[in-house]
Amino acid sequence: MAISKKDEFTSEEIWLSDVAKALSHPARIRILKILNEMNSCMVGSIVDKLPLAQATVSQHLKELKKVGLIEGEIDGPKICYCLHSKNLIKAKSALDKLFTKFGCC
Amino acid sequence: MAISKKDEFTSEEIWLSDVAKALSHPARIRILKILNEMNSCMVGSIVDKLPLAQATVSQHLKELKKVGLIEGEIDGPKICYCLHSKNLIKAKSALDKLFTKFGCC
DNA sequence: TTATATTATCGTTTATTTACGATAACCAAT
DNA sequence: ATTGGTTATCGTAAATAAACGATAATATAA
Repeated sequence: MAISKKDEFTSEEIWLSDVAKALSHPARIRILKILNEMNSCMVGSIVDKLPLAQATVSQHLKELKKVGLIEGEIDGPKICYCLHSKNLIKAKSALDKLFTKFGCC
Repeated sequence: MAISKKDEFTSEEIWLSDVAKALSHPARIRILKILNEMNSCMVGSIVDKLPLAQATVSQHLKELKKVGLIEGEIDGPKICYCLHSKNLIKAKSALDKLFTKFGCC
């Protein structure tokens, strides 16, 4: 993309855009919903519920984890992914704050 | 990206992910803030406030317009961009609805 | 109608994203 | 130690995104 100009913006703007990027694929939105609805949250179950290969799902999970919207803890040979409540609240607040700036919302 | 699997998801999920994608660059978040603060909203003024070339800003505006977060109306030789309140409300609601699903928010 | 100002689009380059198969790494049993 | 189940990573291909200069398109003013 040529040279990125991202560092010309505030860290708040960058963080918010990173959160938005994490939400910018329907599979990742679906994954968040799945994690919310399931008690069991191992990767295999998520893969079964998505029309994507295991490697692809793993990549999506990695991106959600990167911005902190989910976390994974080791559970024997499996890995249990869950929503990261604290960061979800933080993200929601930041989005609220942005939209509230706009008179309309 | 190989063949896209986006159409395997609901239209709600796709729309939400499109809105998120529109917000997934700090320049576009900044543009929304600028449009909210300025009464005059011609492209030139926006370009002056960003560390990006005119062509690049025009591209970002196009993407924001594509998902309906802003709209542009012709004003003589200029074009006046403004926030699209109705769609911003819709976007905020959809995001709220998503986060509210999660017990934490 | 010719110039001036404003914005969009074109063409191009580089980077990132999406998607997958194949393989590696990991852990718990046997 | 070896096997079996689980997940991450590697390598790769194709698509999209980001950025810009140059140019086209548009509309007003002269």
